Amino acid sequence: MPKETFFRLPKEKQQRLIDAARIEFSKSSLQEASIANIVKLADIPRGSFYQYFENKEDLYFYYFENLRSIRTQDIEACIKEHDGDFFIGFETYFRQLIEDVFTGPNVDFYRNLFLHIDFKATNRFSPESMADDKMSEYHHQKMKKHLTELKHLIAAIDTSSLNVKTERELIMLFKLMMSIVFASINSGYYKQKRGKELVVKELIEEFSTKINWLKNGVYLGEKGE
Amino acid sequence: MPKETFFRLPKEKQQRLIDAARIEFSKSSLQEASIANIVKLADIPRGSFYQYFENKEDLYFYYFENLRSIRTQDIEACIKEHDGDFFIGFETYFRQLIEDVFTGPNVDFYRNLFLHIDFKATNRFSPESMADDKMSEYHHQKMKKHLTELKHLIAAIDTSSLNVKTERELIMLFKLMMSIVFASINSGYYKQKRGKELVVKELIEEFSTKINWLKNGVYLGEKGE
DNA sequence: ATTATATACGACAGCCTGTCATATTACAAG
DNA sequence: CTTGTAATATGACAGGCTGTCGTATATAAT
Repeated sequence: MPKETFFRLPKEKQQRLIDAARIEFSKSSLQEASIANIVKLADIPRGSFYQYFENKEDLYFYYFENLRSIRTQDIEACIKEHDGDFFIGFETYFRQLIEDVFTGPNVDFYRNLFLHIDFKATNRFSPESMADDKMSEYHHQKMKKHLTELKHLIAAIDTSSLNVKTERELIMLFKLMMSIVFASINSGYYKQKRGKELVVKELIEEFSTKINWLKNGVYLGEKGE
Repeated sequence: MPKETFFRLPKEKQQRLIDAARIEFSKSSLQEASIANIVKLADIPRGSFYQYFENKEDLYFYYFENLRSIRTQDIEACIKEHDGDFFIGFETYFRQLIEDVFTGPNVDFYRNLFLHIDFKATNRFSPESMADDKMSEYHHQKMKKHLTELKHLIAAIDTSSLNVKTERELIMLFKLMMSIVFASINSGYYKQKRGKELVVKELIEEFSTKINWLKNGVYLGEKGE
């Protein structure tokens, strides 16, 4: 999280930093990017950077959360839009997400994000637990917020026609779905590039196939419990 | 891939490097680890390191592939063991994998691996495609080998009772399964630690639940096509 | 013995991070 | 308007790390 000082800065200076972040993190992954480059791009002295942010990651996730294309609330909205239908809701969400990720104004940023993000960071999207010891107070708060949002989302799901017995299972199902979403996006970056639209179309089809498996089962024949 | 020189080295010296890799990569993630540390541990001059390996990653993946706990062949064996049953085969595989990862001699290495590996590197387990331009000849070969192994594995699956129409869909299903495996392992690192055995037990149960969803569908009631 | 080839070695250029002492500005209180 | 305090700005710097390169040494072949 940016420090107080950053938010007290004139908007124009803040924007310079955000622009620099976009440029640098579109060109390089979080790992490859350097503060040296960012301060050069934003034309601020190196010392100042550390007055605004803890480190590279701090700026990165601030930038990322400002785009906020992966929001629990968005998923929740999609599910509510379809009367609590978990699967239809998620397909709707996936369609808009994939569109943004592959054809929106931040394609390059997303490319680096999804190719290089590690599993641990995945928890910034769907929090696993609060068990991590070395977590800053800020992160602790963030996690708490995420968990609240998650509970909220969970509550919006109509479970009457789902084979899900407990809330714990429902959360498992949600996380399973999220991992399918991430894997699906990722596979998009490896498709032969005949044009973004085709890739998007193919991804949506494949996602549907997967969701259908999950909905109705991969086994043929009668459903037995 | 290590350079020729490395393989011509006396076994003892090779071992020193492998040991150093284990120590360093158990203490730090690939990202945090440093060659400086490794050469200090192995007691070889820095210059020599570059005579044996391209870089840090080179040693890392050499070490990793020497453990080889995640092998297409292992999965194939498990599936064959159960007469081509994809799901039973995978559950068997998962059980032995999770055991190795959480209680085997390389727990710390695996911890860093699974928490910090990025999605792109995931392709070293289940290759996505050959489309990556900036791929070395070596990697190209590796990918080809992986793909061959994958085809082989795919052929061992009995699809007669699966709702899978094409080979392409079968590969999709396999990859879906792999992403569930990774996500499952990962979630293990966030569980309250009441002891490894309990975590392993819980993970296996959760994996079963997920597989059951995938087998029979999350939707209740009659199965419709 | 001589020469070519493979290996060993550590100094070094170049890059990066996070900090710190110092300079500058903003602002409140007298 | 002046003075003191807190906030902000700034770039030099210590300490690390990577990959390379010139030189030294060993090995083998003739």
